[in-house]
Amino acid sequence: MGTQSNRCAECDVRDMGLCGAADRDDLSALSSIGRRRALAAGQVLTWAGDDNVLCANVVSGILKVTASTANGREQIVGLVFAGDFVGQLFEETSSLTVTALVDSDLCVYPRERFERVMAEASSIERMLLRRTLASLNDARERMLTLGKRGAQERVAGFLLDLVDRTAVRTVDGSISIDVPVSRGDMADFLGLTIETVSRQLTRLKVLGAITLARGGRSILITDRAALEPLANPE
Amino acid sequence: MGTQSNRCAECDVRDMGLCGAADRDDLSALSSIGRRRALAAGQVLTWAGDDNVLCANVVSGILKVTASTANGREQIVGLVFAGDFVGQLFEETSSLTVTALVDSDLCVYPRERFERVMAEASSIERMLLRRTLASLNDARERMLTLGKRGAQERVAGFLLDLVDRTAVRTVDGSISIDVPVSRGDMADFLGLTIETVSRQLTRLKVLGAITLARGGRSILITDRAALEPLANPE
DNA sequence: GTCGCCGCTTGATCGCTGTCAAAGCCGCTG
DNA sequence: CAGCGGCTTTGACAGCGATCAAGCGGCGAC
Repeated sequence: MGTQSNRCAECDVRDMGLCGAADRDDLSALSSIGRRRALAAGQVLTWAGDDNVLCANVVSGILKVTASTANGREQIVGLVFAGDFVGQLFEETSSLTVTALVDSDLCVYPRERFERVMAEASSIERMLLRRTLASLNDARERMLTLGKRGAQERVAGFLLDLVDRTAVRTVDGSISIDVPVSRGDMADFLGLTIETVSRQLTRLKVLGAITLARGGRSILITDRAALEPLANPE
Repeated sequence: MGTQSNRCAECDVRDMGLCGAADRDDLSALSSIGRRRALAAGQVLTWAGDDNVLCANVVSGILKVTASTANGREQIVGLVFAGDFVGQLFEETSSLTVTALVDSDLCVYPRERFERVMAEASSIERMLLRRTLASLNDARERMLTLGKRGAQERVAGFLLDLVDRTAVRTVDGSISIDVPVSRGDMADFLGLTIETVSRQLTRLKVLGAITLARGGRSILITDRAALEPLANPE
Protein backbone atom coordinates (compact mmCIF):
# COMPACT_ATOMS: atom_id res chain seq x y z
CA MET A 1 0.00 0.00 0.00
CA GLY A 2 1.03 3.62 -0.11
CA THR A 3 1.66 3.44 -3.83
CA GLN A 4 -1.12 3.47 -6.38
CA SER A 5 -1.00 -0.27 -6.59
CA ASN A 6 -4.73 0.12 -5.99
CA ARG A 7 -5.41 0.63 -9.66
CA CYS A 8 -8.79 2.02 -10.53
CA ALA A 9 -9.81 -1.19 -12.21
CA GLU A 10 -10.16 -2.90 -8.88
CA CYS A 11 -11.69 0.06 -7.08
CA ASP A 12 -14.98 -0.36 -5.23
CA VAL A 13 -16.41 2.67 -6.94
CA ARG A 14 -15.00 1.91 -10.37
CA ASP A 15 -18.49 2.09 -11.84
CA MET A 16 -19.83 4.90 -9.74
CA GLY A 17 -19.40 8.62 -9.94
CA LEU A 18 -16.71 10.27 -11.97
CA CYS A 19 -14.77 7.11 -12.60
CA GLY A 20 -17.82 5.29 -13.93
CA ALA A 21 -18.12 7.76 -16.77
CA ALA A 22 -14.43 8.07 -17.53
CA ASP A 23 -13.16 6.35 -20.63
CA ARG A 24 -9.99 4.28 -20.46
CA ASP A 25 -7.51 7.05 -21.23
CA ASP A 26 -9.10 9.59 -18.92
CA LEU A 27 -9.29 7.06 -16.15
CA SER A 28 -5.62 6.20 -16.32
CA ALA A 29 -4.74 9.89 -16.28
CA LEU A 30 -6.80 10.24 -13.13
CA SER A 31 -5.39 7.13 -11.61
CA SER A 32 -1.87 8.45 -11.96
CA ILE A 33 -2.52 11.45 -9.71
CA GLY A 34 -4.80 9.84 -7.13
CA ARG A 35 -3.78 8.46 -3.77
CA ARG A 36 -5.81 6.31 -1.46
CA ARG A 37 -6.40 7.68 1.98
CA ALA A 38 -8.34 6.36 4.96
CA LEU A 39 -10.13 8.74 7.28
CA ALA A 40 -11.35 7.71 10.70
CA ALA A 41 -14.73 8.91 11.93
CA GLY A 42 -14.35 12.48 13.13
CA GLN A 43 -11.18 13.18 11.18
CA VAL A 44 -11.07 16.27 9.03
CA LEU A 45 -10.07 16.20 5.38
CA THR A 46 -10.15 19.94 4.74
CA TRP A 47 -10.46 22.98 7.02
CA ALA A 48 -12.34 26.09 6.00
CA GLY A 49 -9.85 28.90 5.55
CA ASP A 50 -6.94 26.68 4.59
CA ASP A 51 -5.31 26.66 1.19
CA ASN A 52 -7.56 24.62 -1.05
CA VAL A 53 -5.08 21.98 -2.15
CA LEU A 54 -7.09 18.82 -2.58
CA CYS A 55 -10.25 17.18 -3.75
CA ALA A 56 -11.34 13.55 -3.66
CA ASN A 57 -13.64 10.77 -4.67
CA VAL A 58 -15.29 8.90 -1.84
CA VAL A 59 -14.66 5.16 -2.07
CA SER A 60 -16.57 4.25 1.07
CA GLY A 61 -18.05 6.00 4.07
CA ILE A 62 -19.85 9.28 4.61
CA LEU A 63 -18.46 12.79 4.98
CA LYS A 64 -20.08 16.03 5.99
CA VAL A 65 -19.38 19.39 4.40
CA THR A 66 -19.88 22.27 6.80
CA ALA A 67 -19.92 26.04 6.52
CA SER A 68 -19.59 28.18 9.60
CA THR A 69 -20.15 31.75 10.66
CA ALA A 70 -17.50 34.04 12.12
CA ASN A 71 -18.76 33.28 15.61
CA GLY A 72 -18.68 29.54 15.27
CA ARG A 73 -22.17 28.41 14.39
CA GLU A 74 -22.07 25.51 11.97
CA GLN A 75 -24.31 24.41 9.16
CA ILE A 76 -23.92 21.17 7.28
CA VAL A 77 -24.28 22.16 3.64
CA GLY A 78 -23.88 18.72 2.17
CA LEU A 79 -23.41 15.04 2.85
CA VAL A 80 -21.06 13.06 0.67
CA PHE A 81 -21.49 9.33 0.11
CA ALA A 82 -19.57 6.57 -1.62
CA GLY A 83 -19.07 7.43 -5.29
CA ASP A 84 -19.49 11.16 -4.71
CA PHE A 85 -16.92 13.81 -5.43
CA VAL A 86 -15.90 16.35 -2.81
CA GLY A 87 -13.91 19.55 -3.13
CA GLN A 88 -14.18 23.14 -4.27
CA LEU A 89 -12.58 23.24 -7.68
CA PHE A 90 -11.12 26.53 -8.96
CA GLU A 91 -11.12 28.14 -5.51
CA GLU A 92 -7.78 29.20 -4.08
CA THR A 93 -8.87 28.92 -0.48
CA SER A 94 -11.53 26.66 0.89
CA SER A 95 -14.55 28.07 2.67
CA LEU A 96 -15.82 24.70 3.80
CA THR A 97 -14.71 22.06 6.27
CA VAL A 98 -14.97 18.41 5.25
CA THR A 99 -15.15 15.82 8.01
CA ALA A 100 -15.63 12.06 8.05
CA LEU A 101 -18.79 11.01 9.85
CA VAL A 102 -17.84 7.34 9.80
CA ASP A 103 -14.61 5.59 8.89
CA SER A 104 -14.14 6.36 5.22
CA ASP A 105 -11.84 5.64 2.30
CA LEU A 106 -11.05 8.31 -0.25
CA CYS A 107 -9.22 8.65 -3.50
CA VAL A 108 -7.50 12.00 -3.03
CA TYR A 109 -6.19 14.27 -5.79
CA PRO A 110 -4.12 17.44 -5.69
CA ARG A 111 -6.68 20.01 -6.71
CA GLU A 112 -4.72 21.87 -9.36
CA ARG A 113 -3.44 18.73 -10.96
CA PHE A 114 -6.94 17.34 -10.98
CA GLU A 115 -8.13 20.48 -12.75
CA ARG A 116 -5.42 20.14 -15.37
CA VAL A 117 -6.19 16.50 -15.97
CA MET A 118 -9.87 17.26 -16.18
CA ALA A 119 -9.28 19.96 -18.79
CA GLU A 120 -7.95 17.20 -21.07
CA ALA A 121 -10.50 14.62 -20.04
CA SER A 122 -13.85 15.71 -21.34
CA SER A 123 -15.62 12.57 -20.18
CA ILE A 124 -14.70 13.45 -16.63
CA GLU A 125 -15.55 17.08 -17.08
CA ARG A 126 -18.97 16.16 -18.42
CA MET A 127 -19.71 13.84 -15.53
CA LEU A 128 -18.60 16.39 -13.01
CA LEU A 129 -20.87 18.97 -14.60
CA ARG A 130 -23.82 16.63 -14.27
CA ARG A 131 -23.05 15.89 -10.67
CA THR A 132 -22.52 19.52 -9.83
CA LEU A 133 -25.85 20.39 -11.37
CA ALA A 134 -27.44 17.67 -9.29
CA SER A 135 -25.75 18.99 -6.15
CA LEU A 136 -27.05 22.43 -6.96
CA ASN A 137 -30.57 21.05 -7.19
CA ASP A 138 -30.10 19.36 -3.83
CA ALA A 139 -28.79 22.56 -2.33
CA ARG A 140 -31.79 24.48 -3.60
CA GLU A 141 -34.22 21.98 -2.23
CA ARG A 142 -32.49 22.31 1.10
CA MET A 143 -32.66 26.07 0.93
CA LEU A 144 -36.41 25.69 0.73
CA THR A 145 -36.35 23.49 3.81
CA LEU A 146 -34.11 25.80 5.78
CA GLY A 147 -36.00 28.91 4.81
CA LYS A 148 -39.59 27.85 4.92
CA ARG A 149 -40.26 24.53 6.64
CA GLY A 150 -41.02 23.91 10.30
CA ALA A 151 -39.17 21.54 12.58
CA GLN A 152 -41.63 18.69 12.14
CA GLU A 153 -41.50 18.91 8.36
CA ARG A 154 -37.72 18.99 8.44
CA VAL A 155 -37.33 15.92 10.60
CA ALA A 156 -40.02 13.88 8.87
CA GLY A 157 -38.62 14.85 5.48
CA PHE A 158 -35.13 13.91 6.54
CA LEU A 159 -36.28 10.44 7.55
CA LEU A 160 -38.07 9.94 4.25
CA ASP A 161 -34.95 11.03 2.37
CA LEU A 162 -32.93 8.51 4.33
CA VAL A 163 -35.42 5.81 3.50
CA ASP A 164 -35.10 6.53 -0.20
CA ARG A 165 -31.34 6.56 0.03
CA THR A 166 -30.56 3.64 2.28
CA ALA A 167 -33.69 1.69 3.15
CA VAL A 168 -33.62 -1.77 4.65
CA ARG A 169 -37.09 -3.23 4.43
CA THR A 170 -37.95 -5.66 7.20
CA VAL A 171 -40.33 -8.60 7.38
CA ASP A 172 -43.56 -6.83 8.20
CA GLY A 173 -44.48 -3.56 6.46
CA SER A 174 -41.95 -1.61 8.51
CA ILE A 175 -38.75 -0.11 7.19
CA SER A 176 -35.54 -0.02 9.18
CA ILE A 177 -32.98 2.71 8.65
CA ASP A 178 -29.64 3.36 10.24
CA VAL A 179 -29.12 7.02 10.96
CA PRO A 180 -25.50 7.47 9.96
CA VAL A 181 -25.01 10.64 12.00
CA SER A 182 -25.33 11.88 15.56
CA ARG A 183 -28.25 13.97 16.73
CA GLY A 184 -25.96 16.94 16.67
CA ASP A 185 -25.07 16.40 13.02
CA MET A 186 -28.71 15.81 12.22
CA ALA A 187 -29.54 19.11 13.87
CA ASP A 188 -26.77 20.94 12.01
CA PHE A 189 -27.97 19.44 8.78
CA LEU A 190 -31.55 20.51 9.37
CA GLY A 191 -30.80 23.93 10.80
CA LEU A 192 -32.25 23.01 14.19
CA THR A 193 -30.89 22.23 17.64
CA ILE A 194 -30.28 18.81 19.13
CA GLU A 195 -33.16 19.24 21.53
CA THR A 196 -35.66 20.16 18.86
CA VAL A 197 -34.67 17.19 16.72
CA SER A 198 -34.99 14.88 19.68
CA ARG A 199 -38.39 16.27 20.58
CA GLN A 200 -39.68 15.88 17.06
CA LEU A 201 -38.50 12.29 16.95
CA THR A 202 -40.28 11.41 20.17
CA ARG A 203 -43.33 13.16 18.79
CA LEU A 204 -43.19 10.87 15.78
CA LYS A 205 -42.77 7.95 18.14
CA VAL A 206 -45.83 8.96 20.14
CA LEU A 207 -47.78 9.31 16.90
CA GLY A 208 -46.84 5.73 16.11
CA ALA A 209 -44.98 6.55 12.94
CA ILE A 210 -41.59 5.33 14.12
CA THR A 211 -39.83 3.43 16.90
CA LEU A 212 -36.33 4.12 18.09
CA ALA A 213 -33.60 1.62 18.95
CA ARG A 214 -29.86 1.38 19.58
CA GLY A 215 -29.78 4.67 21.44
CA GLY A 216 -31.65 6.44 18.70
CA ARG A 217 -29.24 5.46 15.94
CA SER A 218 -31.57 2.93 14.41
CA ILE A 219 -35.06 3.97 13.44
CA LEU A 220 -37.92 1.71 12.45
CA ILE A 221 -40.46 3.37 10.22
CA THR A 222 -43.67 1.68 11.26
CA ASP A 223 -46.06 3.92 9.37
CA ARG A 224 -44.57 5.62 6.38
CA ALA A 225 -47.95 6.81 5.21
CA ALA A 226 -48.26 8.83 8.41
CA LEU A 227 -44.87 10.41 7.80
CA GLU A 228 -45.59 11.76 4.35
CA PRO A 229 -48.18 14.39 5.29
CA LEU A 230 -46.00 15.51 8.18
CA ALA A 231 -43.10 16.08 5.80
CA ASN A 232 -45.28 17.77 3.21
CA PRO A 233 -48.41 19.12 4.86
CA GLU A 234 -51.25 20.45 2.75
CA MET B 1 -36.98 40.86 -35.67
CA GLY B 2 -37.96 37.38 -34.63
CA THR B 3 -35.09 35.87 -36.54
CA GLN B 4 -31.62 35.61 -35.09
CA SER B 5 -30.60 38.72 -36.92
CA ASN B 6 -29.29 39.62 -33.48
CA ARG B 7 -26.06 37.76 -34.01
CA CYS B 8 -24.02 37.08 -30.93
CA ALA B 9 -21.27 39.39 -32.07
CA GLU B 10 -23.42 42.39 -31.35
CA CYS B 11 -24.90 41.04 -28.14
CA ASP B 12 -24.65 43.08 -24.94
CA VAL B 13 -23.29 40.10 -23.05
CA ARG B 14 -20.99 38.88 -25.78
CA ASP B 15 -18.06 39.00 -23.38
CA MET B 16 -19.87 37.84 -20.29
CA GLY B 17 -20.88 34.42 -19.10
CA LEU B 18 -21.02 31.42 -21.34
CA CYS B 19 -20.64 33.39 -24.54
CA GLY B 20 -17.55 35.16 -23.30
CA ALA B 21 -15.72 31.87 -23.01
CA ALA B 22 -17.02 30.30 -26.19
CA ASP B 23 -14.64 30.07 -29.11
CA ARG B 24 -15.84 31.10 -32.54
CA ASP B 25 -17.18 27.74 -33.67
CA ASP B 26 -18.93 26.98 -30.42
CA LEU B 27 -20.46 30.41 -30.36
CA SER B 28 -21.93 30.12 -33.79
CA ALA B 29 -23.38 26.73 -32.92
CA LEU B 30 -25.01 28.31 -29.92
CA SER B 31 -26.17 31.31 -31.86
CA SER B 32 -28.00 29.10 -34.32
CA ILE B 33 -30.33 27.69 -31.68
CA GLY B 34 -30.91 30.79 -29.54
CA ARG B 35 -33.83 33.16 -29.77
CA ARG B 36 -34.14 36.56 -28.18
CA ARG B 37 -37.03 37.02 -25.82
CA ALA B 38 -38.14 39.97 -23.71
CA LEU B 39 -39.79 39.39 -20.37
CA ALA B 40 -41.73 42.09 -18.55
CA ALA B 41 -41.35 42.47 -14.79
CA GLY B 42 -43.46 39.81 -13.12
CA GLN B 43 -43.63 37.54 -16.15
CA VAL B 44 -42.73 33.91 -15.69
CA LEU B 45 -40.21 32.13 -17.88
CA THR B 46 -40.62 28.64 -16.42
CA TRP B 47 -43.13 27.10 -14.03
CA ALA B 48 -42.17 24.47 -11.50
CA GLY B 49 -43.76 21.19 -12.49
CA ASP B 50 -43.88 21.94 -16.20
CA ASP B 51 -41.90 20.06 -18.79
CA ASN B 52 -38.39 21.44 -18.64
CA VAL B 53 -38.04 22.57 -22.22
CA LEU B 54 -35.84 25.62 -22.09
CA CYS B 55 -32.85 27.37 -20.64
CA ALA B 56 -31.42 30.81 -21.28
CA ASN B 57 -28.71 33.38 -20.96
CA VAL B 58 -29.72 36.66 -19.39
CA VAL B 59 -28.88 39.59 -21.60
CA SER B 60 -30.25 42.25 -19.29
CA GLY B 61 -32.44 42.44 -16.22
CA ILE B 62 -32.83 40.33 -13.11
CA LEU B 63 -34.75 37.10 -12.59
CA LYS B 64 -35.61 35.17 -9.47
CA VAL B 65 -35.54 31.39 -9.19
CA THR B 66 -38.03 30.08 -6.64
CA ALA B 67 -38.75 26.71 -5.08
CA SER B 68 -42.03 26.11 -3.32
CA THR B 69 -43.55 23.63 -0.92
CA ALA B 70 -46.68 21.60 -1.58
CA ASN B 71 -48.72 24.09 0.41
CA GLY B 72 -47.51 27.14 -1.40
CA ARG B 73 -44.73 28.66 0.68
CA GLU B 74 -42.03 30.09 -1.55
CA GLN B 75 -38.31 30.43 -1.19
CA ILE B 76 -36.11 32.31 -3.61
CA VAL B 77 -33.18 29.96 -4.22
CA GLY B 78 -31.28 32.17 -6.57
CA LEU B 79 -31.11 35.51 -8.32
CA VAL B 80 -29.97 35.67 -11.92
CA PHE B 81 -28.32 38.74 -13.37
CA ALA B 82 -27.13 39.86 -16.80
CA GLY B 83 -24.58 37.39 -18.17
CA ASP B 84 -25.83 34.54 -15.99
CA PHE B 85 -27.23 31.28 -17.23
CA VAL B 86 -30.56 29.97 -16.00
CA GLY B 87 -32.16 26.56 -16.39
CA GLN B 88 -32.03 23.02 -15.02
CA LEU B 89 -30.05 21.02 -17.53
CA PHE B 90 -30.59 17.27 -17.78
CA GLU B 91 -33.86 17.39 -15.83
CA GLU B 92 -36.99 16.22 -17.57
CA THR B 93 -39.33 18.31 -15.50
CA SER B 94 -38.53 21.55 -13.80
CA SER B 95 -38.84 21.90 -10.03
CA LEU B 96 -38.23 25.63 -10.05
CA THR B 97 -40.13 28.69 -11.18
CA VAL B 98 -38.21 31.45 -12.92
CA THR B 99 -39.72 34.93 -12.88
CA ALA B 100 -38.52 38.31 -14.11
CA LEU B 101 -38.13 40.83 -11.31
CA VAL B 102 -37.61 43.70 -13.70
CA ASP B 103 -38.02 43.99 -17.46
CA SER B 104 -35.44 41.59 -18.86
CA ASP B 105 -34.01 40.34 -22.12
CA LEU B 106 -33.00 36.74 -22.56
CA CYS B 107 -31.34 34.56 -25.10
CA VAL B 108 -33.48 31.42 -24.89
CA TYR B 109 -32.46 27.92 -26.01
CA PRO B 110 -34.42 24.68 -26.29
CA ARG B 111 -32.95 22.71 -23.42
CA GLU B 112 -32.25 19.42 -25.19
CA ARG B 113 -30.75 21.10 -28.19
CA PHE B 114 -28.61 23.21 -25.92
CA GLU B 115 -27.37 20.06 -24.23
CA ARG B 116 -26.49 18.49 -27.56
CA VAL B 117 -24.65 21.58 -28.73
CA MET B 118 -22.82 21.78 -25.44
CA ALA B 119 -21.68 18.18 -25.71
CA GLU B 120 -19.76 19.21 -28.84
CA ALA B 121 -18.63 22.55 -27.47
CA SER B 122 -16.17 21.92 -24.71
CA SER B 123 -15.40 25.60 -24.20
CA ILE B 124 -19.04 26.14 -23.29
CA GLU B 125 -19.17 23.03 -21.17
CA ARG B 126 -16.11 24.13 -19.25
CA MET B 127 -17.49 27.58 -18.60
CA LEU B 128 -20.83 26.19 -17.48
CA LEU B 129 -19.05 23.89 -15.07
CA ARG B 130 -17.22 26.82 -13.54
CA ARG B 131 -20.38 28.82 -13.19
CA THR B 132 -22.29 25.92 -11.73
CA LEU B 133 -19.57 25.35 -9.17
CA ALA B 134 -19.77 29.03 -8.28
CA SER B 135 -23.55 28.81 -7.96
CA LEU B 136 -23.13 25.84 -5.68
CA ASN B 137 -20.81 27.85 -3.47
CA ASP B 138 -23.36 30.64 -3.36
CA ALA B 139 -26.10 28.20 -2.52
CA ARG B 140 -24.07 26.78 0.33
CA GLU B 141 -23.29 30.17 1.76
CA ARG B 142 -26.99 30.86 1.67
CA MET B 143 -27.77 27.60 3.41
CA LEU B 144 -25.61 28.83 6.25
CA THR B 145 -27.60 32.04 6.37
CA LEU B 146 -30.96 30.31 6.23
CA GLY B 147 -30.01 27.69 8.79
CA LYS B 148 -28.04 29.61 11.33
CA ARG B 149 -28.24 33.38 11.06
CA GLY B 150 -30.72 35.70 12.76
CA ALA B 151 -32.91 38.27 11.02
CA GLN B 152 -30.57 41.17 11.68
CA GLU B 153 -27.57 39.32 10.30
CA ARG B 154 -29.54 38.30 7.22
CA VAL B 155 -30.71 41.78 6.37
CA ALA B 156 -27.40 43.51 7.09
CA GLY B 157 -25.56 40.84 5.11
CA PHE B 158 -27.96 41.20 2.21
CA LEU B 159 -27.31 44.93 2.04
CA LEU B 160 -23.56 44.41 2.10
CA ASP B 161 -23.85 41.84 -0.69
CA LEU B 162 -25.84 44.33 -2.72
CA VAL B 163 -23.20 46.97 -2.13
CA ASP B 164 -20.50 44.67 -3.45
CA ARG B 165 -22.58 43.76 -6.45
CA THR B 166 -24.07 47.04 -7.53
CA ALA B 167 -22.71 49.91 -5.48
CA VAL B 168 -23.12 53.53 -6.51
CA ARG B 169 -20.82 55.61 -4.36
CA THR B 170 -22.04 59.12 -3.69
CA VAL B 171 -20.23 62.36 -2.92
CA ASP B 172 -19.78 62.01 0.82
CA GLY B 173 -18.74 58.73 2.37
CA SER B 174 -22.19 57.26 1.88
CA ILE B 175 -23.08 54.55 -0.59
CA SER B 176 -26.36 54.48 -2.47
CA ILE B 177 -27.91 51.22 -3.61
CA ASP B 178 -31.07 50.47 -5.50
CA VAL B 179 -32.87 47.49 -4.09
CA PRO B 180 -33.94 45.71 -7.24
CA VAL B 181 -36.73 43.75 -5.56
CA SER B 182 -39.84 44.31 -3.46
CA ARG B 183 -39.86 43.77 0.29
CA GLY B 184 -41.73 40.56 -0.34
CA ASP B 185 -39.03 39.21 -2.63
CA MET B 186 -36.37 40.33 -0.21
CA ALA B 187 -38.16 38.42 2.53
CA ASP B 188 -38.49 35.30 0.36
CA PHE B 189 -34.83 35.50 -0.49
CA LEU B 190 -33.79 35.79 3.14
CA GLY B 191 -36.24 33.25 4.51
CA LEU B 192 -38.07 35.90 6.54
CA THR B 193 -41.39 37.71 6.37
CA ILE B 194 -42.05 41.15 4.91
CA GLU B 195 -42.67 42.56 8.36
CA THR B 196 -39.47 41.25 9.85
CA VAL B 197 -37.44 42.64 6.97
CA SER B 198 -39.13 45.99 7.31
CA ARG B 199 -38.53 46.07 11.05
CA GLN B 200 -34.87 45.22 10.65
CA LEU B 201 -34.45 47.96 8.08
CA THR B 202 -35.99 50.56 10.35
CA ARG B 203 -33.77 49.27 13.12
CA LEU B 204 -30.74 49.90 10.92
CA LYS B 205 -32.17 53.33 10.17
CA VAL B 206 -32.53 54.11 13.86
CA LEU B 207 -28.97 52.93 14.43
CA GLY B 208 -27.87 55.45 11.83
CA ALA B 209 -26.40 52.86 9.48
CA ILE B 210 -28.77 53.55 6.59
CA THR B 211 -31.44 55.91 5.37
CA LEU B 212 -34.39 54.92 3.21
CA ALA B 213 -35.83 56.73 0.21
CA ARG B 214 -38.17 56.22 -2.75
CA GLY B 215 -40.60 54.22 -0.67
CA GLY B 216 -37.87 51.99 0.59
CA ARG B 217 -36.58 51.03 -2.84
CA SER B 218 -33.45 53.13 -2.56
CA ILE B 219 -31.14 52.73 0.40
CA LEU B 220 -28.31 55.01 1.42
CA ILE B 221 -25.62 53.28 3.41
CA THR B 222 -24.42 56.02 5.72
CA ASP B 223 -22.22 53.90 7.94
CA ARG B 224 -20.95 50.76 6.35
CA ALA B 225 -18.59 50.12 9.24
CA ALA B 226 -21.60 49.84 11.53
CA LEU B 227 -23.22 47.32 9.19
CA GLU B 228 -20.34 44.84 9.12
CA PRO B 229 -20.51 43.64 12.73
CA LEU B 230 -24.29 43.35 12.46
CA ALA B 231 -23.93 41.07 9.46
CA ASN B 232 -21.15 39.05 11.05
CA PRO B 233 -21.28 39.40 14.83
CA GLU B 234 -18.52 38.07 16.99
C1' DG C 1 -20.43 -5.96 38.28
C1' DT C 2 -20.12 -1.18 38.86
C1' DC C 3 -18.61 3.15 37.82
C1' DG C 4 -18.22 6.95 34.76
C1' DC C 5 -18.70 9.10 30.46
C1' DC C 6 -21.10 10.57 26.49
C1' DG C 7 -24.97 11.17 23.83
C1' DC C 8 -29.86 11.32 24.00
C1' DT C 9 -34.18 12.73 26.16
C1' DT C 10 -37.17 15.58 28.85
C1' DG C 11 -38.60 19.75 31.19
C1' DA C 12 -39.08 24.90 32.07
C1' DT C 13 -38.58 29.27 30.37
C1' DC C 14 -37.32 33.08 27.19
C1' DG C 15 -36.96 35.58 23.06
C1' DC C 16 -37.29 35.98 18.27
C1' DT C 17 -39.93 35.90 14.50
C1' DG C 18 -44.43 34.96 12.39
C1' DT C 19 -49.20 36.31 12.28
C1' DC C 20 -52.96 39.35 12.18
C1' DA C 21 -54.50 43.98 11.84
C1' DA C 22 -54.39 48.82 10.89
C1' DA C 23 -52.38 52.94 9.39
C1' DG C 24 -49.15 55.57 6.38
C1' DC C 25 -46.89 56.70 2.09
C1' DC C 26 -46.44 57.13 -2.73
C1' DG C 27 -47.55 57.06 -7.38
C1' DC C 28 -51.12 56.75 -10.66
C1' DT C 29 -55.60 57.74 -12.76
C1' DG C 30 -59.21 60.28 -13.83
C1' DC D 1 -56.46 67.93 -7.24
C1' DA D 2 -58.82 64.17 -5.20
C1' DG D 3 -59.30 59.40 -4.77
C1' DC D 4 -57.66 54.92 -5.15
C1' DG D 5 -54.62 50.85 -4.82
C1' DG D 6 -50.34 48.70 -3.87
C1' DC D 7 -46.43 48.53 -1.11
C1' DT D 8 -44.38 49.56 3.24
C1' DT D 9 -44.34 50.54 8.00
C1' DT D 10 -45.89 49.99 12.66
C1' DG D 11 -48.25 47.76 16.50
C1' DA D 12 -50.08 43.91 19.49
C1' DC D 13 -49.82 39.32 20.32
C1' DA D 14 -48.90 34.38 20.02
C1' DG D 15 -46.22 30.35 18.96
C1' DC D 16 -42.30 27.95 17.78
C1' DG D 17 -37.89 26.78 18.53
C1' DA D 18 -33.57 28.06 21.23
C1' DT D 19 -31.56 28.10 25.57
C1' DC D 20 -30.54 26.52 30.04
C1' DA D 21 -30.70 22.70 33.12
C1' DA D 22 -31.60 18.16 34.82
C1' DG D 23 -32.26 13.27 34.24
C1' DC D 24 -31.66 8.95 31.64
C1' DG D 25 -29.46 5.06 29.36
C1' DG D 26 -26.14 2.47 26.98
C1' DC D 27 -21.47 1.15 26.56
C1' DG D 28 -16.78 0.63 27.71
C1' DA D 29 -13.05 0.53 31.34
C1' DC D 30 -11.55 -1.19 35.28
